[in-house]
Amino acid sequence: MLSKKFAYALRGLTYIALHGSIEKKISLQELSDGIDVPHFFLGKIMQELVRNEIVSSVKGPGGGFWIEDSAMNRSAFEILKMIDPKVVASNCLMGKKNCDHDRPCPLHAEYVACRNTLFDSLKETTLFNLAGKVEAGELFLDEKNNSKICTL
Amino acid sequence: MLSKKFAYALRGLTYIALHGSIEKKISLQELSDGIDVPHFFLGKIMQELVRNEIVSSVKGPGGGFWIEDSAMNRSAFEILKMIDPKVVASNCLMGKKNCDHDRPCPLHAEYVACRNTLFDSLKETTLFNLAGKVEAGELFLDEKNNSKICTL
DNA sequence: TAAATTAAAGATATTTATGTCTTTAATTTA
DNA sequence: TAAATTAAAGACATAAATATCTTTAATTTA
Repeated sequence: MLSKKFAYALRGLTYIALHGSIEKKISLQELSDGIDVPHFFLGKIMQELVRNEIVSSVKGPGGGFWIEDSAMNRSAFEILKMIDPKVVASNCLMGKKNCDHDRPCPLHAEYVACRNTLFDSLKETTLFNLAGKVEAGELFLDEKNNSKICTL
Repeated sequence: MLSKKFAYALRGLTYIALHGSIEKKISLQELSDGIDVPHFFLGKIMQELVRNEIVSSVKGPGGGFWIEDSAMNRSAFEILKMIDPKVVASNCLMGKKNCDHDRPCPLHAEYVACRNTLFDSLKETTLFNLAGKVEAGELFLDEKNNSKICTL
């Protein structure tokens, strides 16, 4: 796991992408229950995603969160940079100050290769993809029941 | 970076592997100066490595740390498991409780592939390798000077 | 043996990440 | 318009990681 913030953000976004829409907004209550994440902490994360226009929200009765179609193609990598910029920045396993191709630490090549592979995957994975994979039924977000139907 | 502890451990071990021996023990003072890491924090990390028999030490004047030949083939992965077991254990990017091949999260395959690649590299990299790479002169540990000769 | 040196151990402090609670603002509904 | 509902914002609390300091134990040297 890179951080809880990022993990919760991905779970929350997937839930909203899957179950929400402009007609069916997802309240923070439903969301934190649905993905089993601390209510208020998730609230803070959602605020950040709203500020960054990944998620839309309205207050008041019937209010909640949803994702506009235009935001459904934002990538998991964009979310990571937004939520956890330090993780993306810290590019040396050995904590060397300026670790790069020209003056690499002894593990530079291996670590860069690994990170690039992951980051490329995250760049290719959109919110639409995340929801689609869960909907396809082979993938799951939690363990609330044992059925093949994902409770998310 | 996985954690500062692991980063500092790798730097310290590489320094000792490169500059130390039973005849030339490395004091904590020399070590923390040499790799530019907080003295006492590094001390704690070294204690853990000594307890786990990666590093040998003696107290008193002329005392310090060194690595026995038999320990020079311990891998970076062993160090990671020892220093930071949680990092090795936390195997889901989305924080799903039981994320595995049978009930994967939507990013399971990608994340596992990335981690395995890195872990395999770390398993193949011994303390001997780390020192050797630095000694070969293409790789570096710090930026204390600009020469091609690694100050480590 | 006494003094000096060095790592080990333990206590404490600070910072960052994570988690919680309260108040405010926006919106809807009666 | 008043009451209810919900997210936003801000303050606060706790836990984990990182960092520091002090005391103790081992070893060497004079």
